[in-house]
Amino acid sequence: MRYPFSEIEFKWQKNWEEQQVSKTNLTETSNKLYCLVMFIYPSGAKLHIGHWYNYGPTDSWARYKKLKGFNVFEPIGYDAFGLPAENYAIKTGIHPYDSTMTNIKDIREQLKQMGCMYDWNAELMTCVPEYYRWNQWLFLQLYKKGLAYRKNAPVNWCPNDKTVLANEQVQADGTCERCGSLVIQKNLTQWFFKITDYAEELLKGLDQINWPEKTRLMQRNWIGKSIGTEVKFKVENSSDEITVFTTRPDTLFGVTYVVLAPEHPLVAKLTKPEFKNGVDKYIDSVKSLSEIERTSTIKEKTGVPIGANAINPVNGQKVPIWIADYALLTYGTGCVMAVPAHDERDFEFATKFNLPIKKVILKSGTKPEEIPAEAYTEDGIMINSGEFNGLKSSAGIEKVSDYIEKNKLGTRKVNYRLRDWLISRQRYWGTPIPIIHCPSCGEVPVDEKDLPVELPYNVEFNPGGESPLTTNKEFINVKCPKCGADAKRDPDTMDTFVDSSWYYFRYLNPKVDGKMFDTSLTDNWVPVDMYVGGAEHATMHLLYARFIHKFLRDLGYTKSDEPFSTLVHQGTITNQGAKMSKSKGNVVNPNDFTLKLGSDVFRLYLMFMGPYELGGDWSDKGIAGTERFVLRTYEIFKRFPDILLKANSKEKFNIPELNSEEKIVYRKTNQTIQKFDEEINNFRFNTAIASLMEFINELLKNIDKCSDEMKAYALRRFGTLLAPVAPHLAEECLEIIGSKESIFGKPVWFAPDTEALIEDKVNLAVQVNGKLRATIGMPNNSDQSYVKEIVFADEKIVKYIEGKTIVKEIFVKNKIYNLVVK
RNA sequence: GCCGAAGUGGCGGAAUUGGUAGACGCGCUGGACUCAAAAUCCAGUGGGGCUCACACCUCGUGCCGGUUCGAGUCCGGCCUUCGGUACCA
Repeated sequence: MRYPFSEIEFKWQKNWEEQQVSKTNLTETSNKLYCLVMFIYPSGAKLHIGHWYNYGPTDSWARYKKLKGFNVFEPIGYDAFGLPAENYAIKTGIHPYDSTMTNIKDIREQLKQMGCMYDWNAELMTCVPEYYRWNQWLFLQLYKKGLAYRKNAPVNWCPNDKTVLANEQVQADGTCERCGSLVIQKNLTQWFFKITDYAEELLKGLDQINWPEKTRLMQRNWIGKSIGTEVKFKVENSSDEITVFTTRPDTLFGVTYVVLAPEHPLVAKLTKPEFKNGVDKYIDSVKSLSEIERTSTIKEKTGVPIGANAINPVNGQKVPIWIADYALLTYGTGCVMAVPAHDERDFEFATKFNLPIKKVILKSGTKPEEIPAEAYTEDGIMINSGEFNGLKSSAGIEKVSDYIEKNKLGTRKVNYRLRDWLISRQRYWGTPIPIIHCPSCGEVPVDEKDLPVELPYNVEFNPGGESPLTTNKEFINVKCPKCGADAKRDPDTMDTFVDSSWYYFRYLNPKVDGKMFDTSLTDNWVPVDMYVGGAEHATMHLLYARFIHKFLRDLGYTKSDEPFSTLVHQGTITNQGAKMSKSKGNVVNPNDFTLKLGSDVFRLYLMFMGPYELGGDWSDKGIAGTERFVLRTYEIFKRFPDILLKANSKEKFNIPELNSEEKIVYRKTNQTIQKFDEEINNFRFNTAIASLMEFINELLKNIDKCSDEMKAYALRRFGTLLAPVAPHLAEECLEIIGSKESIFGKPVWFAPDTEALIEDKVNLAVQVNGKLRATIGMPNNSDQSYVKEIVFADEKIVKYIEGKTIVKEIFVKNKIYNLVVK
């Protein structure tokens, strides 16, 4: 290959490092731009196509912003704790610390070869005590506010990874987000962060951030706000009450039975002796089902009556109490009022068990006495509802709720689907939870001055269901800080999503000692202006980080409400339709291309493949195209060495004075500046690069007939536009034509000459009855009367309108002339 | 089931507010260079028709309908693929 990429890339990477062009002056904040990619998980797989696809184009965007005059901060780091390193240790015996450090070393080298302008002074990794002690500190702050707490609850357990998982880490099909094994339910005592306290704010904040609509919607659905009313039902011959939650108080008169979740504490108390046998049997049968089986919507609903009756507070009607697995203990009150006529699930259940169906909402166009074939869940007019008859549903919801509250039968309530974040993990390679369990004092938080609780090196990795930390006696056995008695440390570690919930603060000064992060810097630099990463984090990392950010704000550590002002998701690159993964054996190694073609060619190709947000299936078929583009670019610059020094530099040309080739080149140069800027600014890299290809095509055709001034003008601009997307190549090209220093050391960008954007000739489409019949060249901005004359003289058009009546003429300047004829 | 995104040549993909569909690139075909090949350069390239040829005609953006002088773009109804979600009362 005639383009010596390896020398050129080495040369400029060295130059950038020596000149420190990627080091950000953090004290200059008036034009600050914090551009961040999701940090990298240092697994044995090293850098793969997905990383390149995330980092390369984002770096191009950041470089573009830098050339435009922004003070860009672009850091990178390592999400270094986590399961895969530990699983690797179990398999190979290599300690997670050792494998992680080796991987980081390799990955750092690979990242440098990409040629991104990362500020290496800001590099961080989460697996060192200087970092993770602040996870522990954060935990203690949450604990103090009651937002970190321990409870026994049914939780998700991954039998393969031998740890519990948060709700967000279980996929729709009930499998583990990390390893794909089927997750089971266990009752365990675990640590939770009370993210639900922030549910409303997390929901509202979505309106103020510039995120993809899709992602905001996913978070909205995940938070799942629902507005309704809790209603108390008295139990016949009992002092107990059953509280149900409903979003449809207007259907309260239609209740024909009440359902409790099988695990509900009232079940044992309320079950009549003669029903006990059936109820116990039923509860057993429910327990034996997996979560997926149980919550499957396809499965037929099951349930049994418990023999007791509830009393409908609005009409005094006695209705039977059932238990059924479609009532979930974890949502609302765990009790449901069943209105079969107006709820699909209740309808299905009532039909199966022959329970009465009572219509209380009239669908318009139907009669009250008609027997419904299915539940009617929309709005209608209330019937069979006493004093509320005749009200519309929407009004009924309010009126019935008013009535309930006035008569102390219940209260309005907002429920969220969001559950608290389960953060303990029965694994080794993570942040130890800073709690000591004392037989007499209970759970005792580690004193802040005793942080970090260091993760010991020596443990047994595969203790079979127990946390590995229990195998290190020195670690686990401590004295209670309160009473001095023998006590034990909490053996669990934190979910690694805790690490990633605040790392963007730490980047500004990862070496800062004595505090989580340096607020003198973060106050000016956070929020992150541009955050780029995969959409798969929509309801995990991106939700957790927003929560922790708001918590830190409430403690006074940041002034901003949101961590990431603008978010962009790169698409996923698949291979033969499947996600790339080691287990599937379809991972494409970027080195195969970078070693052969250079990093600029590879970066250009990734950007040129298609829309960034879409990703797509991997194919190297078109890479020859970007390779040729790079070659042609390099060669055209080589033809004009030092042209910048030889020619008088001009910033603007007078178009009428130019010859026809110069006109073409001048126009194309400025049109490309305009187009490229617009496209790359919006992450449309594919069309940005296409515009550069068009540009060089015109240059190659016309440059020999241009003056030296025009050559210098066009080539300088071409090199500049090229710089964000092919940084090494562009630096070299600019140097060839006489540039003396790195463009990134001294940023330059050009504004287009607006006069050059206008073509003096345009092709106008002439249509007859909407069909294209001719295209006619016209001076730019010709008016209708002028165009009309030419159109009506055109023989092709005359052919179509001869002998016909012209009904209408439509003229759009510079675009079309449409004749409607009969 | 529900929510969201997407369906355009042989392929990846372009097309402001509705205004010449197929930019740019791959591939392919022909030509130049070469002993030959690769590389490179030049020309052509949506389907069909017609012509010696230039031209011209016609059909074409998942399917069916609609609005409009004009629809890839707007509206209604489907189909397919991919994400998210899963009885949330």
